[in-house]
Amino acid sequence: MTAELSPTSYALLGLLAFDASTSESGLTGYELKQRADRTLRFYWVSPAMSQIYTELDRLDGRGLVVSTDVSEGKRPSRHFSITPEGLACLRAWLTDPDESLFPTLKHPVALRLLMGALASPEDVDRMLSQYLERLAERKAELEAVREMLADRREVRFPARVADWGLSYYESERDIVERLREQIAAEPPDAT
Amino acid sequence: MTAELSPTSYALLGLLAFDASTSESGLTGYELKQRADRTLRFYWVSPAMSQIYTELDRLDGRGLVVSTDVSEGKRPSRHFSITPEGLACLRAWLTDPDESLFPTLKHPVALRLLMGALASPEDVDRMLSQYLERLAERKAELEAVREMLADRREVRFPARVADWGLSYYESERDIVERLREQIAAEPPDAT
DNA sequence: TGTAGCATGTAAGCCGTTACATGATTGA
DNA sequence: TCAATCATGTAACGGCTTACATGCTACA
Repeated sequence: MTAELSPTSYALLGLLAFDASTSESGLTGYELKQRADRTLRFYWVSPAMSQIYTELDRLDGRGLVVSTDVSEGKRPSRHFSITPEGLACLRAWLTDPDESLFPTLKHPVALRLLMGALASPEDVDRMLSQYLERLAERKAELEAVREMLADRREVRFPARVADWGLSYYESERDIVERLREQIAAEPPDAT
Repeated sequence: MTAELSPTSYALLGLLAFDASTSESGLTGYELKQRADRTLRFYWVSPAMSQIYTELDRLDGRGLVVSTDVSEGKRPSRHFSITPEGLACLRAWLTDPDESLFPTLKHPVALRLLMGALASPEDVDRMLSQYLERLAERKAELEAVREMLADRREVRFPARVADWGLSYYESERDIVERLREQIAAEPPDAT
């Protein structure tokens, strides 16, 4: 039970836990990747396929998931389901106060803006406007996800987290728009 | 010049570029770590000492920085300065439109809230309030950094990025506070 | 006198990515 | 029939962390 898994492992375990509460079939590695791309990606990462399989093997080895081979008529595939031990392990992690770590932000735009004095005002402005475009794209993607979550009670937590993400994108947009105006208003560098 | 460095390398190069514009002495690996802890940490990462030395060796090998050994009377140390090639390389990276990538957010609190249905409402609330505390601490740290940046023109970009960070922390606080209220208002799970 | 801070590194190992490799099934 | 999608893996490698190892210097 004291498994010391990576957050990504727990994230996958969470997807399987959610699946278990709605169906009984289990998920393939491929399906897990798709779900991760839909939700996890916005708040964590979207692991590569190869990592998902590695992670699943690890979870399997610890008895936190079980895999059943399906090959009747169809092409062979492994369907994974969470075990009672896996669920217990996930719950323990969820409620462990020590695990509540601070978010890690890797913000290439902020990093580069930090050195804005080395670039021309035009380059800086282009960078920010490009970021705003991508931000809008990302937001549209998350909005589509949010709509799929409708108002079903089983998904009220995912829906809230999606709302969180949307608010974050809006705030980021407002901040960057203000920043652009400030930079445009400022007298150019005296070099 | 087409060096294919990691963003962390560029970040260190940026710190050295900034140092070069204000003094001439160069910085030790140790000093770079301190500066990274002060600023970079909020928007990128704070690399471990060992990584800083590794990164510096790499930059040195490519001629993007030069190191001078200082050992007169004092304990021996290596002082690093950015070279003209290093500065050109940094500028090229800064203005390269392809490099403008989207931020990566690893948000353990959002990740866990996604599975909030598996925990008790009390555990969820505790997690969020703990997050708010840490958020306030982090914000206070960044405020201290912001004050050090005063209104000097040489640091106007770092100051703006610090303001960005502060706005982000405020927005995050508002969102999480609203979230807590919503969860508290909601009827408990019917399990 | 001793401890905190300055200063530099090596080694092991994890997490995660990209590239590579394979092959079945569905549908246009 | 051919391309897209489903499906599963291995190998190599990069980035970053932790742990380990060393030793000087300022100052209380």
